[in-house]
Formats: sequence, structure tokens, C-alpha cells
Amino acid sequence: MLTLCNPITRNSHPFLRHLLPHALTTASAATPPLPPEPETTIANLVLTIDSQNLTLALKTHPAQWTPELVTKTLKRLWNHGPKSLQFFKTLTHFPTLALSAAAFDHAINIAARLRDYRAVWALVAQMKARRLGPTPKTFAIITERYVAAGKPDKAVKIFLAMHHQGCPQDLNSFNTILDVLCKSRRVEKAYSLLKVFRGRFRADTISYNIIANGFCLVKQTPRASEVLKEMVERGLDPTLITYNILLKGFFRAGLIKEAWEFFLQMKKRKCEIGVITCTTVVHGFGVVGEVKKAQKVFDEMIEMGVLPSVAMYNALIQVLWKMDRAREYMCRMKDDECEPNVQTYNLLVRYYCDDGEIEKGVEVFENMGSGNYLPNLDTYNILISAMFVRKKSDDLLVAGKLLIEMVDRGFLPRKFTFNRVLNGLLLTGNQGFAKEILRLQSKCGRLPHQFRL
DNA sequence: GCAACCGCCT
Repeated sequence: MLTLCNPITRNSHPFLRHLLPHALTTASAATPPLPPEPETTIANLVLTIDSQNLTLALKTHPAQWTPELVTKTLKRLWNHGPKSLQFFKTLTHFPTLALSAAAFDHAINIAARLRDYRAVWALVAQMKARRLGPTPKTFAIITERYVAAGKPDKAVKIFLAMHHQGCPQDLNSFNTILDVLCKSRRVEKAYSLLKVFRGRFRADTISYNIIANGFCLVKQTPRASEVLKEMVERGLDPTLITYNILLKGFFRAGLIKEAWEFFLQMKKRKCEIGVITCTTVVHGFGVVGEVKKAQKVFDEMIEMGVLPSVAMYNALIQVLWKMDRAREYMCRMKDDECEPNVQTYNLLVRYYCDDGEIEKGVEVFENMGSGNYLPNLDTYNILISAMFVRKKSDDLLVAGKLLIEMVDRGFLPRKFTFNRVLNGLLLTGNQGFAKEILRLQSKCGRLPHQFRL
């Protein structure tokens, strides 16, 4: 019987080999599963036990309670908000257990995500009582959640009153609230805030960079230019980051010609162009199909003696995939001490599957499980989507197994993913498996209202 | 404290 709380083991995808016998065999098959981490055991305990027995169960649990273990367990329980808060609250009643500011921040983040603001401020009060905070980080988390919940004005008020909570404002926290607003597309509000308080907090280049980036994010790159002009008029010098923001802004707004001109100006004016600038250009050209220009910028960068980064290779692989040269660069990555990361693997899984080479995509996925980079939520989404391409019944069984595995590993599939797999299984006559998936969906709280089996 | 590579698309 399937449960939400199977112990999570690293590197095991045995089912894939059963279901896809034609998948290539890899060395990872021989790797034995590691025992579960202590935070996984505790998380499973919290998920299975009745709330009234939780205190006793945690008290008698043989774990070596450290602040780190508490934080790790909270991370593992990220998708089970109420349970994780209950867990944390129980721990706060253990008199000898030391909790860290990081653990409080994490709990506050979970409560704020649930929009349980009463719990948020109760935790802040406890943090204060224990003299652990609240810290600027705590306020960054809280304000970000308020903005995400559609309450930017409230977030600004909280920022302006944070010194009453024992956490004085400074330029750093000012820049943080500006950034929080800009990253959630509230750049106009951020800009107003800057204009009102720039004297009081002594706004610096970073403050203006944040606003310029905010305008670039909403594709208002000309506004970004104006803001930066104003910055210079106020005697603040732009930095390389300033230029990189504007460069990306041109590409994002589709102003390719302007982007190229700007890049040339940067070179001409002897900016210390590095890998970040070049990655922006390579990616920008790649997106609009200017493959040769992208390749040229990369080659020139190498000639200049600038070391490539993983991000640069990821951009390049994206650009070159259709030219079949991406595989060559995969090999070059390792020579440049750029170990492929989870994003690199996700690209490969995606592109192999797009090309109809599902087995190769699966092979990359299996190698991830045994390597340094475990599959993330994106990986699972990519691979599950790929299982619908060929309209094969076997592929849907794999999709179902992947769904079970991702939940086991603490990822929360979207409702859409559940429904899609469920429908696929029903259409291919896998009623029994579909029922199993439906039970899982119910446990994850992702059940559609009007669903009937 | 600000800049590069990224998912799905209900």
C-alpha cells in the first residue's frame, strides 16, 4: 500500500528499469541506497502521528536535537505547512532545546506562506523573548510574503515600523524592501518609496540598480535608463552590475539592436567585461535565433581569457542544441572545471525528450540520482510531461511511478500534473493504478472538487 | 543588499 511517508532514499529508480527495459543500463544501478537522513525519519514521524501524541513522540525520539536538525526537518516538511508549524511549536515547549534564528525564520516563512499572520507575529514575539531576533532576514521574509499575498502597502508599513520590533532600519534593509517590491513587479511603488526616503537612508548605487532592474523586469527598459541617468546626476557612479542590468533589459524587451550597441559600448569603454555580461549576450542572441553571433561572443570571451561558468555553458547548450554541437560543449564543461548542475541535466532531459529520445532523457535522469545533483521539481515535471509524447501505455505507468517518487522525496506535484497522469492512466485502462494515484493526490491535498472515479 | 543560465503553463 502506498503511503506518503515512505522513507526517502537517495538514488533509487528501480521501477524505471522494470518499465522501460529498453532504457540504457547505467552504473548507478549498482549503488546501494543510503539509510534515510535523521530529518527524513523525523519528518515521516510528524506526518504519520496524531497531533495529540506528537509531543510524547518527539520527546522520546532518540534524535540528537540540534538547531541544524530542526531547520533541516522544517525544510523537509516544507510542503506540509500546518504539520511543520505544529512540529516547531511543540519544540518551542521543550525547555532545554536550543533553537536558532534560522529555524525561527524558517517557521515564520512557512506560517507566512500559509497566510497565518497571527502565527507569524507570535513567532516573532518568541524570537524576541529568546533574544534571537527578529533580524533583517526575518523582516525580508515577512515583507516578501506580504507582497506575494498582494499586500505591498502592508509590507512597506512593516518595514517602516521594524525598529519598534528591535531591528533598526538601515540602507541594507531599505534596499531589501525595494528589491522585494521590484521582484514582484511593484516597481512603481518601489520607485516612490525611493524618492521619499532616499535622503533618510542615503540611497546608493545599489538602490538605483534595484529600481532599474525592476523596470527592466517589466520590460520598461527606457524607464530604467532614465532612473540611471538620474542616479548619475545625483553623483552616484554606475558599476558593472548597472550595465549588466541594462544590457539584460534590452534583450528582455526585444531591443536586440540596442543590446548589441550597448555591449559594444561596454567593450569600447573598457568595462571589465566578464562571464556574466557574456552569458547575458549569448543567451540573448540564442533566444532570437542568432546562433552564430552567440557562438562568436563565446569564442571571443575565451580568447580574452575569461573563464566560462556553468551558467554560460547552460546558455550555450540551449543555443546550440539544434546545431548538434551542444554535446561537444558538454565535454568541454568538465575540462573547464564546470561540473554540470541540476539545470544542465534538466536541459538535457528536456532536449532528449523533445527530440523523441525518451530513453536517453531517462538515462540522464537516472544518472542524476547517483550523482551530486538530485532531480528537483523541474526535473520531475519535465520527465512526466515527456511521458505523454508517445501516447504509449507503458510511458504512463512510468509517469505514475515518477509521481509517487517525487512525493516521496518531498516535492508537491501541481494539481494539473496529478490530473494529467490520472486521466492518462484511466484512458489506457490502468484503473487500479489510477486509484492509487488518486489516493496520493488526496493525501497531498491536491484533489479537484468534482472528481469522480 | 543589486546583474548571467531555469520550470510548467490548468
